[in-house]
Amino acid sequence: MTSVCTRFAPSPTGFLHLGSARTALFNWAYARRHGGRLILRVEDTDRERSSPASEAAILDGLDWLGIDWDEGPLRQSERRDRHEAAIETLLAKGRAYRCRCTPAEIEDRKARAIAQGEKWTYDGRCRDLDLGQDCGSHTVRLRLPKSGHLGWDDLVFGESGQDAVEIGDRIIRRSNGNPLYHLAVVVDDLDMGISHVIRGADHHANTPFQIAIYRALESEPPKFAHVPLIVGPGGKKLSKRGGSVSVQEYRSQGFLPEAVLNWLVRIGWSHGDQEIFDREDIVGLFDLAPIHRSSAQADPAKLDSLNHHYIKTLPRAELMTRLHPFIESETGCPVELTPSIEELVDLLRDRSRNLTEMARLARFLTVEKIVYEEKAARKHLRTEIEPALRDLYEQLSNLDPWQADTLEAAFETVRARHGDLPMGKLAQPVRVAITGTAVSPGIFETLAVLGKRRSAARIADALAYLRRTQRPGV
RNA sequence: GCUCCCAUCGUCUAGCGGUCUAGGACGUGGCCCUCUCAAGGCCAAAACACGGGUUCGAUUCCCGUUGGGAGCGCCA
Repeated sequence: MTSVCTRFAPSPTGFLHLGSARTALFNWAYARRHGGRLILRVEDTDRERSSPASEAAILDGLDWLGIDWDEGPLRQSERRDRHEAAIETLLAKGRAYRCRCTPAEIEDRKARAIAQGEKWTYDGRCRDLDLGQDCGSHTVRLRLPKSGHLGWDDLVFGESGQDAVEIGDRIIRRSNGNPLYHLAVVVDDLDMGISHVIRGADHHANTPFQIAIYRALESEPPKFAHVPLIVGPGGKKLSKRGGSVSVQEYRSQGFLPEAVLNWLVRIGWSHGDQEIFDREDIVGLFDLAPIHRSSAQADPAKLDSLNHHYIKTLPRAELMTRLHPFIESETGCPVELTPSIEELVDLLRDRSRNLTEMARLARFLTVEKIVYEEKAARKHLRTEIEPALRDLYEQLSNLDPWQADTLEAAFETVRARHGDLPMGKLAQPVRVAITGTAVSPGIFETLAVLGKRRSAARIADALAYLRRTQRPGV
């Protein structure tokens, strides 16, 4: 068994796309699983569309996901010499030839062939002309055998391939001297000793031509594994319309990399009934054979659920680190993480599907001044509750120690003294008084976390509010 | 249009000829718990695209049909 070497080869023409991220993940997982190497190669030969900023964004996305590589980033643009040398070799050996046909001419002949109901591949007009480099503006075409099959055993799709005649002599060097993508990838993969090419299924149909290049170069092709594309809702192409398409967007929305990774690995791949895969699970269990051959939809609801799972299980210190920026953004100023915030965060884990939501629920603790939600105040801060609330205020003012069980006892006392007031009738007004909303963790825990001084002050504020608004009960 | 690929609940999937009254997860609905919201527990609805074969027996194998996807560049 030769050693495994995979590569992830994105074009730096945007952010890290969800589909690319999964391809990167599969390459990473396969390499790690087999103790192999992962090479990061940036395919930046399209100068028009490529940008350093985009390359940085892709690296940043991989980094966030925890997908690390062993070599690179290598840039395809810096390997131009190697590509040119390969073409010269091919030319010298007669495995490629110069072609003077212009795009217009080709277009013309192609249209004519199709009009006659024929299939078009390059008709070989220049194939045997033996044109030299002084033949004027020309491209270089790969000379394909007249017969024979260009096949391979795909690790996902199984036996695949096409007859050479179906493909025809295709261009490997443009008239401006630039090597074409197919030539460049093959040369790069060869030079870098790639053993397994794991890439999107959109390349499945390109592979026969690349196999032809390997053969012309008298080299053994690597193993290929084409992984089906991720599609959006309705099976349509993934687009911004159907949700987020870049991993950075998920990060800024408060998703954890663990969740995104778990989500991606389960799209088109499975291991029995297992749903939760942490990094170690992936490295220990990943395999190419179970990958499906059909494209799959990415379900945002599943990501929510996974994210919730990881929010519930992440070690506290780790969670705090991830949450911190979200808290500061929600609060609107720098916030120092205190023990009470940490305590609250533990109470919030069951209640938050993402970090944005969690920070919002923690807001009442991190800000000095709360504002009542209109609807909550209207429903729960009514004049009728004033006597009980005042009584509670007095009870709490003298409460010591200030903790959940003593708070509960105080509530019970007040309840009993006001006509066996249902707990909800007392708890909800207090909840609005201290959080401004009708939703929070258990009221005793919430008060405990907020502390005696701030809780009392907020209840006093609510009493003042009650007197001000004079909102009668129903 | 041509070539190739794919097809199990709404979604992701398990299944590799009998164990399938087709399993799990997410989502959805209901009930329980309950100071709110969650979490948790229990229950429910929900799929083998269609038609032919092969076989004693097909979700599983073969062929069509339909539906989806990819490729058909001097893009990557």
